[in-house]
Amino acid sequence: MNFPPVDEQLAIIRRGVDKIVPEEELAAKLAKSRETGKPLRIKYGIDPTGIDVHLGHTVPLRKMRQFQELGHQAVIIIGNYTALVGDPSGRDQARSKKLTEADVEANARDYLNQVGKVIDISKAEVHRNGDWFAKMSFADILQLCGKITVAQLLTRDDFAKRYASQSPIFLHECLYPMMQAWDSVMIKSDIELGGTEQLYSFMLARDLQRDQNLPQQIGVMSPILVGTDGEQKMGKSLGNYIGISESPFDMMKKFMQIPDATMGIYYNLLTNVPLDEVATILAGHPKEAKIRLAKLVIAGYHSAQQADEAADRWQREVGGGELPTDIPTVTLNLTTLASQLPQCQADLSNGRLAIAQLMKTAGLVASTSDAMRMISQGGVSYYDGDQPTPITDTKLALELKTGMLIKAGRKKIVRLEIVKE
RNA sequence: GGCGGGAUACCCGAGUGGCCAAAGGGGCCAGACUGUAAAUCUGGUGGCUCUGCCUUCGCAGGUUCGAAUCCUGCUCCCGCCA
Repeated sequence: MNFPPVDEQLAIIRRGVDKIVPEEELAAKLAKSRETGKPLRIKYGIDPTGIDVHLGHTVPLRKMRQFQELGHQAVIIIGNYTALVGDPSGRDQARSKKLTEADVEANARDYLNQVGKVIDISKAEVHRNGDWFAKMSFADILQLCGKITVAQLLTRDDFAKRYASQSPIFLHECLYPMMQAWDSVMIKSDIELGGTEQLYSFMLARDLQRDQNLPQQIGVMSPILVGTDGEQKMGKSLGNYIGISESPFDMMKKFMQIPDATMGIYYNLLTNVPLDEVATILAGHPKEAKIRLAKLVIAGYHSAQQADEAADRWQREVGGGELPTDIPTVTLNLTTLASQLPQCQADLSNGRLAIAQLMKTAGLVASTSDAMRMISQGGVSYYDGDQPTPITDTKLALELKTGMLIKAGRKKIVRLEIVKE
C-alpha cells in the first residue's frame, strides 16, 4: 500500500476538524503506517436509533471517506448493544424510549444504506458491538467496570450537570462510555471520528487500550454543523436540516435559504473545494457562491446532471417567478363537498365555492380565519389561464373550473380538479 | 413536613373586577424591497356560516349584572427552611 506523504495526509485530515487529541501523536502514527504499509484503522460508531441521515451526520462520514481515499481502513461500529442504553452525550435527561432488537437491526440496515452514499461501504469493515458485548459474562463486565472510577465519569460535563442538579443518572448510562471505549479495544482502532462532545469516550478508549497493551487511538473531532438557519445545530427536531435522501430540488431550495454567512462553514465541511479557492468564491456574488455550493453537495448524493437541473429549475421557478412544475392537484367532489359544507350548498349547486372554504378544503390554509387574513393581505390569487388574478374579496364565491390554480402566499399553490359526482 | 412564589395564546412574558381575543418581545405568516440570504419597513398571528357570533388565561366549582383578575378545593412546577 502506498500512502501519500504525511504532510499531505495531515493537511487533508486537519481540514474542517475542530480538535485532534492528542494532536502530536497523529503525525507519528501516519508516518509509521506509511513505513510499514499498514493502513490505519479508522473507527466511527453510530447507534442505530432510526436516523434520517442529514448533512450534519455527513461531516464525520466525509472525514471517513477522506481517510479511505488516503488508503486507510474504515471501520463502522453499529452500536446495536449500546442502542439499548442510549447515549447520554449532551443530554440533560435520560432517554425514555427503549428500542427492541428488531428495531435496532432494521435501523442498522437502513443506516448502512444511507452511509453508503458518503463512504465506500464495500471497503469498510462493519461490526455490531453486540458481537462482543452479548458474549460477555457478568464477571467480565465487572472487571471492565473496575477500570473506571465514578470521579472519572463525573468529569463528563453532561453527567456533572445532572449530578449537580440532582437529576437521575442511571447506572446503565454510566456504562455507555465504557462500552463505546471497549469497542475501540475490540477493533483496535487507531483513530476515532466523531463530534467534539465525544471527547470523554475517546479518551476513555485510550485508557482501556493502554490497559490492554494496545496502541492508543487518536480522537479526530468534527465541529457541529449548523442548520439551514445558520445558528443552531442541524437536527431533525429543529427542522433546519438537509437530508441526504431528499430530492435534488428540495435540497436546492434549502441550500438557497441558508444565510450567506453560513456558506463558508458549509464549503469547508461539506465540499473538497480547496480553502483558498473557497475564499475566492465567497468574495464573488453570494448567490452564485450558494448555487455552486448547492450543486456540489447535491451532485454527491444524486448526480451532477440532476444537480444542474435542480439549480436551473430553482432559477426559473424561484428566482424567475415561473410557476412550479410540480403543482399538486386537489380533487374536489362537488357532491360530497355539499354534504360536508351545508352552508355552501347554494354556491356549490352553481359550481361556485366561497374562497375561504376552498382554500381550507384544498389544504392551503389551516382555518378559514387564516384564509381570510391572507386574502385581506393580498396574498391570494388564482390562475384561470396563464395570468394570475388577485383575490381581494374575502367573500368571493369563485367559479370552480378544473385546471384552475389557487396560490396562497409565495410557496403554496394547488391545481383544482372538479368532479361532480 | 413548614414557609413563600408561580401556572396566561407556538415560546417568553405583562395584565389584580368591566375599555381583554388579552400589552411587549421572539418565532411564524402575508405584503414591499431583494439574490425567496441578511437588514429594513408595513400588516397579521384562537375559531366560525366573519361589519357579527362562539370559545380561551393550569383543573373543578363558587361570588358577581360582569372574572385572566375575588373565594374554595384539586393538580403540577419553582425557591427557602426542616
